[in-house]
Amino acid sequence: MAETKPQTIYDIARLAEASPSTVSAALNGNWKKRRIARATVERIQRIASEHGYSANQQARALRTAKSGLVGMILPQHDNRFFSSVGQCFSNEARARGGLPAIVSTRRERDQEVEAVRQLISYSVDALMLVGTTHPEELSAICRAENVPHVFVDQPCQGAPSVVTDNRGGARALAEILLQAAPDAGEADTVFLGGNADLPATSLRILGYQDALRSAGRQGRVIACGYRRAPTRDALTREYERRGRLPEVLLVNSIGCLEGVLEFLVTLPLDEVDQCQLGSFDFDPFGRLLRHPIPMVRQRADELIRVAYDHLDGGTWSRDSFDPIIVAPELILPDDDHFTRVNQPALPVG
Amino acid sequence: MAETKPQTIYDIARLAEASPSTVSAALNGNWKKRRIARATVERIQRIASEHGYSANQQARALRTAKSGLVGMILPQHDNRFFSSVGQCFSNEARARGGLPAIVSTRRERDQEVEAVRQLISYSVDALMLVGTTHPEELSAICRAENVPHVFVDQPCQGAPSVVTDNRGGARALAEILLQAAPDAGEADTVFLGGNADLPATSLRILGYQDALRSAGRQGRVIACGYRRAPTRDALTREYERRGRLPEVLLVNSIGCLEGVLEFLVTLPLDEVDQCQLGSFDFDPFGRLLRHPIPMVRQRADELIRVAYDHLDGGTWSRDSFDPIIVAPELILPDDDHFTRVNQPALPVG
DNA sequence: CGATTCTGCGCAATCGATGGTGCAGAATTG
DNA sequence: CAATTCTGCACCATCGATTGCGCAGAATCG
Repeated sequence: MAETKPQTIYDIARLAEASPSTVSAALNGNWKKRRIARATVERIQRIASEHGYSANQQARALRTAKSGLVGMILPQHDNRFFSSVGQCFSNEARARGGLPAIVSTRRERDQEVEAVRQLISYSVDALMLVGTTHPEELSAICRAENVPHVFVDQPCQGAPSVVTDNRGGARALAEILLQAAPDAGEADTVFLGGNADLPATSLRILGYQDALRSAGRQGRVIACGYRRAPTRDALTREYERRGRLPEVLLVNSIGCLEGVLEFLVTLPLDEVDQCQLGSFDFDPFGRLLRHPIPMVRQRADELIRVAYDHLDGGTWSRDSFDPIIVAPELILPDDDHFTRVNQPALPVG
Repeated sequence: MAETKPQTIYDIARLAEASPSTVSAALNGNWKKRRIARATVERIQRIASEHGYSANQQARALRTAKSGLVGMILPQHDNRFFSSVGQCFSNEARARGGLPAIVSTRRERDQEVEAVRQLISYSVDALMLVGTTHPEELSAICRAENVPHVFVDQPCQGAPSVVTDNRGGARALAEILLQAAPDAGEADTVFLGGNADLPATSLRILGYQDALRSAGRQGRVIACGYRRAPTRDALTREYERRGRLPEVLLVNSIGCLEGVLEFLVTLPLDEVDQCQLGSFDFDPFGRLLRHPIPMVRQRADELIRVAYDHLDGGTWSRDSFDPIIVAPELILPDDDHFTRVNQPALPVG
């Protein structure tokens, strides 16, 4: 027990009076092919477990070119959606005996490239690339090194991708809001937040427009980025210019929602009450507002599950690389599983 | 460019007309000791970078017993505090050229033990253990394998730990709330949430009591666990029993705060207005409530920075293992910037 | 000019696990 | 009983990078 230091296959071999190759075969399951006697196998396994032996993964990886490491590139950990993605990835990776290595790269190209290179230098068995800004470049690196990979949340030309149904989700959310404000005109119907150059936002805008069109109505788009403060300021300017809030306000992304609420709390309650608010992205606090708001929640679990199946199903080397689409959840205030008493009073507003 | 497949030190050696050992020396900086001519070094480096060579980390790790991997055990990714810890860890690890491997273990003993073993089998250079439930057991494993490690957010006997000043933070928060409700009696002064058996909660309770004592007042504690629904129910029962809300309510942890708000939104506004609410743990939505509430934010960045310094400063093998205490921030509703709690570090235990 | 000291670099062993190959001895067959 | 087939296992090369050691040839010294 004191000399637990040198725990190699050779130590076990000596203790079990067998050769290293026999020990190796006994411990990794292919002793059948190598015709090792069952008694020998059991003796070796017993000794190995008594001594808490576990194989040096570096050596194994060097020999077999399979490391057991699975890499993920993520914009950031500290974000509700991405942290949830990280959680699901960690679960899946470990369920399959792998070791997750998650690297956050802040949506910066250089960091993304460096992280991919670093992960590859560790011989990762596969790579999952979430919300990256330069998918094609990263995919080229992976392809050159022959590393299986899949993109999540952001599609990539010529590589497998799994993304949320941004368009469908936005459309469903917009329909809810439009129904609640049947008389809102174009000027009073607003999609707020996000970056229209990125696929996610542009698809959500399309979904919003789908809903408008099928209701025979019109609306506006203010794509002011993903950050809190600029969104707050954009809404403030809008309010000051028109003297009132929009009647329909579809907020794109959780950071933007915070910005919107920051402004709304400065207004009289009855003005806020006139505004049909919805959010594409989920935060539990959304249910705690004066009027709980409808939210679209991306299904991190499904995204990762599908992406992973894709990797070890080998589907990743198909002919066509059309993105796989995962439907998000629409979370409505009234299918809340907690029954609310009386008319809601409000922490917010 | 097409044949980027076999990128080993031998390939580079052939291209540079040198031997593998020379290439190795040239690329990892110790060519000075090995008396390699500067011209040779430059030729090798040029060729290596032209071909995008980077060393196989498994092979290097096998030889040197240093992997560059740094492991972290975390209860979960999808939590504001822990995801922030993960983010800081990832930043620090990569700044030092390491590869972060973060494993979430759901506060379950078996998962914690297995994860530590798994990480060790990858020859991690160091291990950071955050919010674990069985620190002593994990520390014993690390010690047996001679792996440097440090605990964060949860102290461990006989191992280095870095923790938030829970007592000081809770005291500062309680003082704010008590001042705002100078006449609240014992029955109307409540600390709600958490698990009194765990060090974090019990220290926060002590801090709350410190504040009470120095104000010559009394209060109660309801430690109903860390989860949302039980907290909501506990507050509901309290309200029904006494016919009103407490005048001072210090909520312990972010999940509990959600539970509290879930109940508060069912009450008339004026009742809610009577209650001085504060939260130990930060959520940006806390600033967006009808009355923005004071919150204590643990400084994930500091915790990790100190823990990391500890690891590579070698401080981790000192004589005494008193936890290192990091002061949290007190975030007040009326501040735009954050106030630092400046309490003397109190002994943990 | 022979002896010593540098310079510059290559040889080969090593880290630990794996798997192709082959060799004894036992069991079976003709 | 000799020939063949099976069993059970050990030997050894290998993965790629590192490093102790040592060997040529050039430079310097006496």
